Amino acid sequence: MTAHAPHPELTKNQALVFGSLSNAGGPLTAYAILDLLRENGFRAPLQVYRALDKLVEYGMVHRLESLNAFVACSHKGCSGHGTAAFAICEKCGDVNEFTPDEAIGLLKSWTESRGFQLSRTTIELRGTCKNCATTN
Amino acid sequence: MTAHAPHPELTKNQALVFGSLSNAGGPLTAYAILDLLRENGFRAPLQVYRALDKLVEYGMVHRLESLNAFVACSHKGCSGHGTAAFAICEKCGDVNEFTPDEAIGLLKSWTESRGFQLSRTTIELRGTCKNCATTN
DNA sequence: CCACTTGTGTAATAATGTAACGCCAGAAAT
DNA sequence: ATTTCTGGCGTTACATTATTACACAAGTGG
Repeated sequence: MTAHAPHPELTKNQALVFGSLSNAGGPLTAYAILDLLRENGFRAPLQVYRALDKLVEYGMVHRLESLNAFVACSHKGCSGHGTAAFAICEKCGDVNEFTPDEAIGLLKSWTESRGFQLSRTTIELRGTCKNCATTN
Repeated sequence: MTAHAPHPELTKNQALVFGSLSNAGGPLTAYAILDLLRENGFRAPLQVYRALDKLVEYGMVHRLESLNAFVACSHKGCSGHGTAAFAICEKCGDVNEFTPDEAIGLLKSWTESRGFQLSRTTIELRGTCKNCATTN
């Protein structure tokens, strides 16, 4: 379950970045966030990346490796939880976060049996969501 | 098991790129491949990316999303197989490909139960391999 | 011959991510 | 209460990764 300690107060920049992501309701690239926050005084990518680093560390934001994008954790007021997986619709861009504990347990036992010390797990499923498949 | 049809003859560029990757015995970025192949007349990234696209399509090469890198499939003379997962050591860079059919089955049933049509699965485990953990 | 497809070569550019610098504010050390 | 340390911040410049656009060549099938 990897419960995190409740994360500290967010700094102004972290709060702005987290706000953008929460508000978007879907994944955003770092540069998309930057553009959204220019009116709030953001000038450079590093301001975004630094905030994202912390937010990911706190478990409030996930990075989607196959999109080079970031998404707010779908758990309201999330203060951390187990490894997440993501189903990503390639038609509409919708992202569905879930927690496949059983599958993760199997992966974890594979690593343990080989003495591999697991630090981070990425599971991303690409395809077409139900809505897009039927709406066609 | 998603058996592929035996892939067609490789073009010259595809063979060169696949050769680099096989020879490397580990992941390479597209630009690393480009540098290796300059002496063979490669001039531009697109030559590498185009070959990689095909090789990935044929199942002979995998893309590691969390590294923005590519690796030859570890199955000798691979002509395709089920979804692969990768254990990536962050100390030594070693990558271990495996096929966690059970875990993938669980993920697949999650998608099926939701009408999500799965097209591609990314599973990447980051951590420290046994050797690096003990050698310390 | 013509249309079509696939692979190719090249140049230019876009998109994503980092390094290096210095500044400032708050904690904490006695 | 100055010093020292830390974390966050702002800025510039740069590095890395990936794509768009255009033109050509060879093969295939009508």
